[in-house]
Amino acid sequence: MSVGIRHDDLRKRNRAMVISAVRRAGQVSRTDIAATTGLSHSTISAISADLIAEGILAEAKGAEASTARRGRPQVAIGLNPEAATVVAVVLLFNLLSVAVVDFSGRVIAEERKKLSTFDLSEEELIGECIAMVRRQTARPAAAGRTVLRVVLAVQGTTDATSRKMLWSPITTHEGIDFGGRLEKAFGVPVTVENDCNMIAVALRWHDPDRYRDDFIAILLSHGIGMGLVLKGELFTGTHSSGGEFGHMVHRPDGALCRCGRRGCVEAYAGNYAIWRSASGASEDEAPVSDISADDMASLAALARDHDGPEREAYQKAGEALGYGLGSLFALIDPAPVAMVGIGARAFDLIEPALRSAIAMTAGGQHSKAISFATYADELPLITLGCSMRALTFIDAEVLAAGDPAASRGRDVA
Amino acid sequence: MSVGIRHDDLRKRNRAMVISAVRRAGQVSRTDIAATTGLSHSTISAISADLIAEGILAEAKGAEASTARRGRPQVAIGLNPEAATVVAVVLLFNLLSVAVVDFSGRVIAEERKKLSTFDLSEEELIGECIAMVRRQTARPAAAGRTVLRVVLAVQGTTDATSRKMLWSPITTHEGIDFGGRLEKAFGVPVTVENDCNMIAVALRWHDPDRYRDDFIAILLSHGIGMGLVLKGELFTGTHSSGGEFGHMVHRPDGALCRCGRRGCVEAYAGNYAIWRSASGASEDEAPVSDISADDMASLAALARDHDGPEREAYQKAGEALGYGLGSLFALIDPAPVAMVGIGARAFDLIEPALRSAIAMTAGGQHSKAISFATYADELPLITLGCSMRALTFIDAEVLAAGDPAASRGRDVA
DNA sequence: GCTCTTTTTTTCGAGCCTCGAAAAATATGT
DNA sequence: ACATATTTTTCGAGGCTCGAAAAAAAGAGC
Repeated sequence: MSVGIRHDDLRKRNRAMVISAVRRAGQVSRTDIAATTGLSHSTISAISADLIAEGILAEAKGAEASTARRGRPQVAIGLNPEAATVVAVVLLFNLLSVAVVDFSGRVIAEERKKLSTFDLSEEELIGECIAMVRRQTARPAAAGRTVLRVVLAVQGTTDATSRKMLWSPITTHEGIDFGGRLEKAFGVPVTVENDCNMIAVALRWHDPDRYRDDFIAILLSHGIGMGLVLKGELFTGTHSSGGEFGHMVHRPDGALCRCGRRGCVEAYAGNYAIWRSASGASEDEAPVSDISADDMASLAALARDHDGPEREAYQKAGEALGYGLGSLFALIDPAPVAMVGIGARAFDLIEPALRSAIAMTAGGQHSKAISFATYADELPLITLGCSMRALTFIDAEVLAAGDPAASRGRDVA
Repeated sequence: MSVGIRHDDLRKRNRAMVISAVRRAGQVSRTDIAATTGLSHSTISAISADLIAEGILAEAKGAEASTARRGRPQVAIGLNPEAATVVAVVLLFNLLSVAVVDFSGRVIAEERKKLSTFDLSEEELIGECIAMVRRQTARPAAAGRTVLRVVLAVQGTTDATSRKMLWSPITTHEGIDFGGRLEKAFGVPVTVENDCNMIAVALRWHDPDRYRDDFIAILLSHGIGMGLVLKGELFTGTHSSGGEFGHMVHRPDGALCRCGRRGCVEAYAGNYAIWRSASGASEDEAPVSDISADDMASLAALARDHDGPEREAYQKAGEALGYGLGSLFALIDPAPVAMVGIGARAFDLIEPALRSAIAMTAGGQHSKAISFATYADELPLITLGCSMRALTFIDAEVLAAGDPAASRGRDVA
């Protein structure tokens, strides 16, 4: 059962609330914080004085005299960028990316590199990650900073404790303990997250007006992934990493999916499925392992140019996505959808069939109210999501505790 | 954003925690409460003294000398049955039921009655509910008790604030404001809940070992409903009452559903669908409005007796449920399933096809781990769910506040 | 039957925390 | 300059939880 509230938890929670209010607003006055948190001015004053003394927050000296009003002017408080540093690692198919991020969320060092994930051994995959993190944290811009946390995003499923990558399409190896290995290498907490979940986290920070309490991020790529936020919280399974939207059943006993089963949404809407369908191959044909962005772009161009098998393939994809979303919206309330990744570049080809399919479902009752936005590039979003995940964790767990020892990270370089 | 914790919230929350610990355990000692809540003995002592003084809890005088151990014996604390009274109203197709329940959850007055819901006007439906509640709260057993809350369960969808019944298969009237009307009549808070959600709530209290943090209740009746508990909380939509499992899409453009669309799970697994299929009618044929329990029993008997269209109809139902659950389990982690209602009596006919269908899906990876239990009768569960919903609300909101005025209910008779 | 041991429950003072009111600080308007 | 307006800090009061110690209430041993 949920545990009682100890007296000392009180301060910790309220400190966390203040930090979170500042992170969300960027620059806020104490008065504003008091208003959003519902705490009294005196409490906010005391807490923010502590946080400033500890170097977590800082008063803005830049004093951009906002609206010249009467009375004592508000003093803007912001995050102290040097309070902590985190690292976002993104490991995708044939691509590794690392970003070192300061406490305010600014990227201070970054690298990305192509590699053949499928040909690398488990040790090599781990080694590449560790090496790139060391390389970037050692750069002058990041020198002297101590990293407090590392978040690694991967395609595929992770375990409930966010320590292992259970399965991923980028490699044949299973159950790689990235969390444990990276923690051992760096001496700071490391979590492994699903790429689509990080996209969802990122969207909230990227566009809080549109992506507030309930929304859906769908990654249209070689496979189909989903990140779901419900009631303001990332929706993940209790045991695994969460919603395998791509493997909901579109047509029982239908097209062959990469997962070996039949009729999954992905088996109609994944890049390989669109390619297979456009090339006139049988739905029983085994999926190809990869299709370049250029090839997909050419395919989309053909589909836009004339009515033919290419256009039909995109329509089938739209239909599968529409029925899938319809079934999803039978379970949850309709919400804004973000289409992310290469497939989103061809969303114009997908949308009509998607909309008419969703209109045929119970979930699509208000299908006109469901709005779609597209984001062609997933990597920046995944990186942003990892950074914010790491930072908000530090906000809540490390800095809110107010234990100076805990905020002393390690020099991971 | 979530609001800060005021100092006076502390006591309220911890009081709520103590009450909830006692409700769950039935009879517990202060030491046990301290252990489960994590609060200190002194705090528990102070809080329980208050609660006993306020007549919310009571020391068990019965003193069934548990295990004769050394040391001062534990004093068992339990709920004081007379601390509050609530009413559970269940309005189903052609059936109305009312139960008056004391603070410990015991039913002290009960009535159920057949009526033709489809033929009644909106006013008559509301009137029947009010009349039966008045009748039962006026009975000697419940006399003198003051009711603190009423919870009404209905089939169909409710609004986000649990005040209105938006749509229900039991009547043609839409948007009936049961919440408002009953509150006006009785002068105490009234909420309107979905029947399947109440079944889910009930199962947690009925068998906490099996139905703990994650499980699914599926109502197999004329239609198909679902109640879902994830991470210990009832899963409901932000706007409507929640998971319309029965209207997930099983076969795009498939059999005609009661909702007017095509291919829903319900259009294969609802009573009317099984009946239609068994009678050899076309999938395009409009669903009949009701089938008696006896007729369904005869149908099941025929199906058990020999291989024919009846048996095949149940197989189709199993297949639809299996693929539906497979898609659901793609989104959430596999969890125990409770099959409730008339359809559960024929689960032996449904299960084989259900299991082979679910095994074809991604969600069914560990299909052997998914266990099914059946409950032939839904009404007792719905009533229990309503009672517990009302009582736990009172625990958390009314009694935890410690405001004597708030705990003075109204005599609704 | 008396004392010792063990376990539960209560009591009591210390230490925090938040709050409201008042004071201090720091602007603008006139 | 002085009045006004607004933000921020200060300060004492009241409450809450905690740990330690005391009190209560049994069984165990002789």
